[in-house]
Amino acid sequence: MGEKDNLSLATILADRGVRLTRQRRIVLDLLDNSTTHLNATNLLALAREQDERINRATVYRTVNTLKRAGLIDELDLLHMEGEQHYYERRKASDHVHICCKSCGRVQELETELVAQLADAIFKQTGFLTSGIRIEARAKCPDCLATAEAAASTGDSDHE
Amino acid sequence: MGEKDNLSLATILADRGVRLTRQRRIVLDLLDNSTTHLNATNLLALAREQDERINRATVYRTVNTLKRAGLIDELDLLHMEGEQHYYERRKASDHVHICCKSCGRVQELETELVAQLADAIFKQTGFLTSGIRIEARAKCPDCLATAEAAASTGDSDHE
DNA sequence: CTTCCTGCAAACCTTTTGCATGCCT
DNA sequence: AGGCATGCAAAAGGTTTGCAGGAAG
Repeated sequence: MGEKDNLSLATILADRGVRLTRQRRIVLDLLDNSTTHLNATNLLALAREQDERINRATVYRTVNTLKRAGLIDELDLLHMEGEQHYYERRKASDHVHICCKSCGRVQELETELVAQLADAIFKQTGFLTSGIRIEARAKCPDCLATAEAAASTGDSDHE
Repeated sequence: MGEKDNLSLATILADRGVRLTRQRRIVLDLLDNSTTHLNATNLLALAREQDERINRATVYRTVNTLKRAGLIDELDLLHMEGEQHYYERRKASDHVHICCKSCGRVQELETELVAQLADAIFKQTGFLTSGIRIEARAKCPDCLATAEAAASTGDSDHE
């Protein structure tokens, strides 16, 4: 497991006999190379920088293909910026998404606790897990510092 | 922490000086007493059994009030049945939601791993967590048994 | 009596779909 | 050449909002 992590989505799809169009290649590349989590709107905007003509429907259709193929996962990052869904390449193991409720920054964390969780789920409920989505609402170090500074000047730290 | 778990939502809101209308009481009671996870559609339908006149907008507005007050949490149960959001009373500690991808059954699990996760997040990233949403895609024991039976008769177990 | 909530309807936002055309293999 | 993907526009699904009237404190 995980030996294909460095293959591009395009390569993987080609191997599976999926037709690769100009539009799909653009979206796949974006998902391969993005460092942030992209939603459909972002994807469309970025894709249009490369091809003015590309349509919203194509972005959604491509993303759905990838979801069904198990190559990307869908997140909502706790709806901190609206109702859109975010997409990321599926990695070898599930990880935690930590969202700063003050500045919106999203940090990822890999920890063996996730695997332990899957084990505990099976042992305690009999449910066999095939994927876990974990999203934490949090305050990032920077925003914590800011809040502390504000507190020491008498301001209250409202959620 | 947790000493108010047995107070009704209505009581808590009243304590906070929130106006309690007939409509709100109905929605609050439903959220207090439901054993399953309710979405806006369910809530509206159930509320209408008690008061034919109650409107969708009122349900949404009540739910939003509760969300902002931190009294309920919003889930999407991995979008296994559409894009609606589900609501549940916030409990003393976060727990895991396990969704059977075959039959749709949702099981909850409390485990100290969740608190460990929050600790690990803080120690390893400096993000201070105030709530974690965990949703696992899984197969429940019944559906596992069914799949096994099917497999032994030659059927394949397709995701 | 005032404030805030409600119902209604329309708007809004995100995602999906039907259809005619165009492109990949 | 054939089949599948695309663009377009319209529809669908879910949630929010403006406004006039009504109920709660």
